[in-house]
Amino acid sequence: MKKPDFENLSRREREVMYLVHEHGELSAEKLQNEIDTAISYSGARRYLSILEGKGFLQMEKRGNRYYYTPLANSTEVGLNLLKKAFGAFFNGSPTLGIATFVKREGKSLDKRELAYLEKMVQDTTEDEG
Amino acid sequence: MKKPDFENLSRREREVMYLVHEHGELSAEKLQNEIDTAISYSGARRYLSILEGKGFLQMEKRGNRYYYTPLANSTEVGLNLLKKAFGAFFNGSPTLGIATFVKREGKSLDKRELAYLEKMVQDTTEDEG
DNA sequence: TATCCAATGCTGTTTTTTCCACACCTAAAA
DNA sequence: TTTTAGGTGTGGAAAAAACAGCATTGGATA
Repeated sequence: MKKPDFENLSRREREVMYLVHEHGELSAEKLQNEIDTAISYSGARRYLSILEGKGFLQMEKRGNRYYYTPLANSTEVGLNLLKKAFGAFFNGSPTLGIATFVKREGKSLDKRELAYLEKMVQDTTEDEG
Repeated sequence: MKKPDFENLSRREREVMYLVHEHGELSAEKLQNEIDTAISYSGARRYLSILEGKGFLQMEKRGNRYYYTPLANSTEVGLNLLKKAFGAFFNGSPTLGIATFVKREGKSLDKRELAYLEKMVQDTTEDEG
């Protein structure tokens, strides 16, 4: 099983995949509205269709609209991207990457979420014992 | 100032940029060896040159070799990529992304680094007070 | 039936990708 | 000094891929 990533997709295809993951699902119309760089309605439909053909998306009919959802699990794709980011930009050290992020963005993070994260890290540390 | 990312680069260009960041610097020869999908020596030189022309890389001569280094700060690019990953694959929640990562990969992380991270999170939490 | 939407054939344009070939530079060898 | 070898930049050309959107067909629904 190949790990899911978008590196072999074209620029446009990748752009669409990110959006579909971000939104959970997208119709052609919604895609056209959400995408940053303008695309025609026909083009939006086209790309959804291409990605469905390539096995990245699946479609579901609801009413008389089609909604496209990612086939790969978002978490898996996300984790791979994180690993890649740590590998390329943080000297291969996830901890460094995370610490840098927390240091930089910590102020804007939700307090409760931070507490959860803290506990999570503690637990992991202890498990090592 | 535009935030540095590689979204507008072509597939090949982005591939090269990741490698240069990962290695800190690359010569054409090294690039040819390190890159996943085969490229000719001439092609490797070409892409380094293109990226230098676009202002993504700078070159430095050492001996009779040229070494290319990223112009943008790796940390900045990395942080942007992390944000993007959190946005697209973790419901916009950095904390969720990080917690998921730690939960999944924690076992393989360096103990000392984890301790550092824990302290970092604690400090951030306390600052909030 | 009329309308809405999806699929897709088709066509044309633009971008990407590739790498040869040539000119240059520098350092070392002859 | 001249030659040779290893490295570089880049013009150029061709092929492949990506991109875009019109126009038509067809299914479903109101």
